[in-house]
Amino acid sequence: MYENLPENIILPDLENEILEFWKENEVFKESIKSRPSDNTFTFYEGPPTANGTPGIHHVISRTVKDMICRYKTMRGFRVFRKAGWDTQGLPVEVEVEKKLGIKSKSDIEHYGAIEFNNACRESIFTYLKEWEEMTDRIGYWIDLNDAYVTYHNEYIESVWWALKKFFEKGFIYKGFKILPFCPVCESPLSSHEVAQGYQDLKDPSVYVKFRITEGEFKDSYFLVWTTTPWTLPSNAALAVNPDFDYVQIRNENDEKFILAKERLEVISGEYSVIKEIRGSELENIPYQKLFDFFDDEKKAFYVTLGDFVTMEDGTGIVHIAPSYGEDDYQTGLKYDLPVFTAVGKNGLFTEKAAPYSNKNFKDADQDIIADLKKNGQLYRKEMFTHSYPHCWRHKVPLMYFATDSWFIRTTEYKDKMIKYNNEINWNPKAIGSGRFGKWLEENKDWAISRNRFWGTPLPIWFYTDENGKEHYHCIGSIEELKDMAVNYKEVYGDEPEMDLHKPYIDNIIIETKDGKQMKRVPQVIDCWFDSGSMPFAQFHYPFENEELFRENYPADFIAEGLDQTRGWFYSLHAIGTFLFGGPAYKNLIVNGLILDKNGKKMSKSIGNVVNPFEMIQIYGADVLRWYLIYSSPIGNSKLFNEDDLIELQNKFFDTLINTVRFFILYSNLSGFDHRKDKENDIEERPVIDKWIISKINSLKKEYQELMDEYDITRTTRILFDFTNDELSNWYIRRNRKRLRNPEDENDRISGYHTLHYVITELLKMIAPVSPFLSEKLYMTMTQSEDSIHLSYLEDPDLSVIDKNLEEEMKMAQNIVYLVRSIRVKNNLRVRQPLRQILIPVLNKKDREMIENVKDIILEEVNVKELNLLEGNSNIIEKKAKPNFKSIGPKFGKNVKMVQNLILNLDHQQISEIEVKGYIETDGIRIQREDIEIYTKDIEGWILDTKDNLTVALDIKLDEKLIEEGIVREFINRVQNFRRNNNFDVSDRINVYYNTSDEIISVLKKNLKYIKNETLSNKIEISNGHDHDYTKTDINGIACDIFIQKIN
RNA sequence: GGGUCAGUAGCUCAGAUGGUUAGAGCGCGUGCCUUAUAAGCACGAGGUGGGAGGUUCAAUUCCUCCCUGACCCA
Repeated sequence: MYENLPENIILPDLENEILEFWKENEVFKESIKSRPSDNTFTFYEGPPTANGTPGIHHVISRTVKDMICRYKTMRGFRVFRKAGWDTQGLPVEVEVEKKLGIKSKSDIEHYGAIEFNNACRESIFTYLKEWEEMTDRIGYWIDLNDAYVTYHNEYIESVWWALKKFFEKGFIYKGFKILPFCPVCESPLSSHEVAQGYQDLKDPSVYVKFRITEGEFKDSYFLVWTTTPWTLPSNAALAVNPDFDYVQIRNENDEKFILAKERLEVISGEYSVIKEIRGSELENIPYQKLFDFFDDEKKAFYVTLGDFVTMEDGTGIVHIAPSYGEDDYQTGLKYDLPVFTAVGKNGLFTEKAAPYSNKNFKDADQDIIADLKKNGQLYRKEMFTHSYPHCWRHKVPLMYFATDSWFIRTTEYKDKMIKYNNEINWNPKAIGSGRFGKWLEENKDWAISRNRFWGTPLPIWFYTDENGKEHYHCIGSIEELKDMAVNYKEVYGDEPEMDLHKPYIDNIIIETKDGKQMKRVPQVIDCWFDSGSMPFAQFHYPFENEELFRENYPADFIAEGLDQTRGWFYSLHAIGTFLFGGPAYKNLIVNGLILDKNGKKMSKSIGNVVNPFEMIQIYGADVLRWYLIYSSPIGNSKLFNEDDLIELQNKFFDTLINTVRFFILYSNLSGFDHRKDKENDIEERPVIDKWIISKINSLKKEYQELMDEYDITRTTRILFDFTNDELSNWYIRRNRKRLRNPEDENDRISGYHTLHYVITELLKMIAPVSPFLSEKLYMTMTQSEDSIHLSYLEDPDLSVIDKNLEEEMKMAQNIVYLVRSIRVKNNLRVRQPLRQILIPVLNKKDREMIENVKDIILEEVNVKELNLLEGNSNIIEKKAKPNFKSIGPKFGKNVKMVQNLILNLDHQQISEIEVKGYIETDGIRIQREDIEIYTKDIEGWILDTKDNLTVALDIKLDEKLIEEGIVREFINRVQNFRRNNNFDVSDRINVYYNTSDEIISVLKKNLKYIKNETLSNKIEISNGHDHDYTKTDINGIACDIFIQKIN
């Protein structure tokens, strides 16, 4: 006996039971152990930070990861699934700052670096429980007990090893560069961090007047455009493009301006041009400084030349503040300009710029503009919105700031990164070549240092020699640190567990062989370097686990969201390319963002955030997982719509459950047991069985091909379609009667074994995506407690795939649809049997195909006979359509004319083509392949056509057909009664009825058949009022029925 | 300003290596089928395939430009 499924399956409850089962039986562990250790599939987990709650976007990438890993396991691979946690860096510090109410870096120093780092360490796993719960609940199998943690000493040591490799090769250097700088972090950000944080910003756009103090243009004004008024107090020079023309003009107010000729459009009102000047001629012209904040330590406040000045917007004259822009900085170096710094690293104006001191740089814009206006130095002010980089954590606008920073010379091996990237199988493809590929081509050195606290300390020590030159040493292991430190014991004592973080590590002094004492540089490193080091650092390689690492490098597969393109995908690639000379991962799936159903980004402030726990509680993880993969291509943005979850549940999951339920119901009724009933040869089974067996193997083939290409959305779609269209709506519906009432033993065994085989194979393919329900159904089907996830997904059996048969069935289905369509249009209900179907066949192949599936068609549409009509029959009228693929290239411009010829071919001419293979008309030779032949009409028949298939239906009724129709109507009424009164399928009944004499006589003639179909003992006419009759009608004639269950 | 992707029915998505009748689901209307199904089937309403040019016998598909949106970058 197969265990009955519960009446009402509540998926979330079922899932919790399965979770229990997995836990008790350690199925996850077994799924690894049971696979050979020499057949590994390597997966890397991109580490999340558990100091925030998990969201729906985490569910999608975890589903993708789990799905592939489960699939590979079922294909026989051993898939290690080591979890990981990203525990350092700004994300952590920011959360702690919020909690402690800390607003700036100096607050942290005040609070105490030790205490602050301790707070960070404590906060890392604030939401660990939620993360573990989500991970567990959605069925994401990953070893959380053996997770790598980026702040652990072993991990840090491996990272140090990697850094030293870069250092030894000369690929780490200290530079002074203009970098995007977060005033709250007080730290520069790397390019991929900047990439995270673009936001729209409304900024002023001001035109400022700089008065010329000497020479020919004395008292004219340079008209200068800037979008960063806050840099004006730090102005040191102006710049023009030497190769463009500038003009001196006079406006309505008799003011004289100089600006680029091409930019005259910015002048409002009337003006006249006084003189044209080449940009290069303006060099060195001095002007009156706007503010008087800085002493003239060096020569400043004159015009410089620069190619970077464009004519696209502004006035063709830009102001130069060497502290706050790359071009400005370079100009400063070239002209030896003073570096004025009115705004400090904390984003606040210094005391030098007294009126604005302690104001935030952005906030001061308006004050500065007001002052300029007051002093008559403002020409015009506008506001405009542009996307501007913000700190990805603090959401504040970044400053570009000249900063001391450490870099990895990634540009040095950019070509290799590009080369190895081409070996990676990106899904979707376009990201690899486009977004990521283009990014690699424009690679910039990786700004790796952070002026922060909670991170892997940059293991570089230095001393300054007598000439003021700095010398560096990079530490690559704890052992080396112990060896070289002069004060290791003072700092760390004898305890084995030292804290490698700041500020302890800062106290370590190392000594070189020639006796120089060195101090550590103050910085920590970009946490993206941490996560990008996970392939080796998770194993503490190279200090341990050499073999484990070798076996698991590179990754066969990784998956994360689109936002990781320049984050983790890059850091893995940059580090892997350098250290190991090859790509760090071979295949990856990138999932798109999840937006709300209106295409808006989910955000707490709008309140459109979907809570994954809520969705799981209502619909279950299986439905959610399936939805996330199925509903749109994985790389696209996903518009999350709860209604679609309901639809999926109804259409796919309920269908699947009921398919199994059906199998159980009838197997148990007929005493079938797949283990006891001997399986017969597929050859001996009916056509429809062979067909579904062929179909499921074709499906397996396609499924495996798609999965091996990581095309996961399409795999879920073909599974969905098969389950609904082929299995449920065709195979099972077609076989309902047969399975209830098999012809003979062979028929019975064929049917049940076929269905059992198809369902279990289907479940195995569903299992990676929706692991819970498939588990439950699989156990039911196998009458065992063997987990589906430990089973093997074998190769398809190609020998049972019969494409001809599949095509035949397709043909049968098309014929059935056409017949149904004709019935509806002519108001002929399906219960009324009809005499015959007539199908014109124009070739031998169609004839054979239809013959093979004739019985299926007839039964499905309730027609007695199916006859084929030869193409040369004289009651057929044939027509032809042009085949453009053939005539297009052949006739070119004349194609329209040929089209008309073909459309006008008559029956005779078409027959001639069929016989001779061609026909000549109007001097044009039309060949067989130039036309498609179809039947336009059959004399005296009703017909319908779809594509090239024509079906005619004989709708004339004779007495016998009418009688049969009446019988079937009557049976239908009885069955309706049974169902409405919740009788059991196998309950025997007595039927009492009253109706017209005509119908009574018809029913009496067919009593045996009716009894058999309805499981009736007695069928009696009763004209009294002895029962509570149900009033119905048959073909418009009243028919009262009462049915009694026999106990 | 540049790059990538997308724009097909009210909504979510297919498909077409260029071939003349562009499909499905949801939703809507009508009818039907069924003791496995909250399912299914048929019919109907619903589309200038974002817009404008170009190449071609033929463009929704290829090319150019533009518009809109998302993401990425300067």
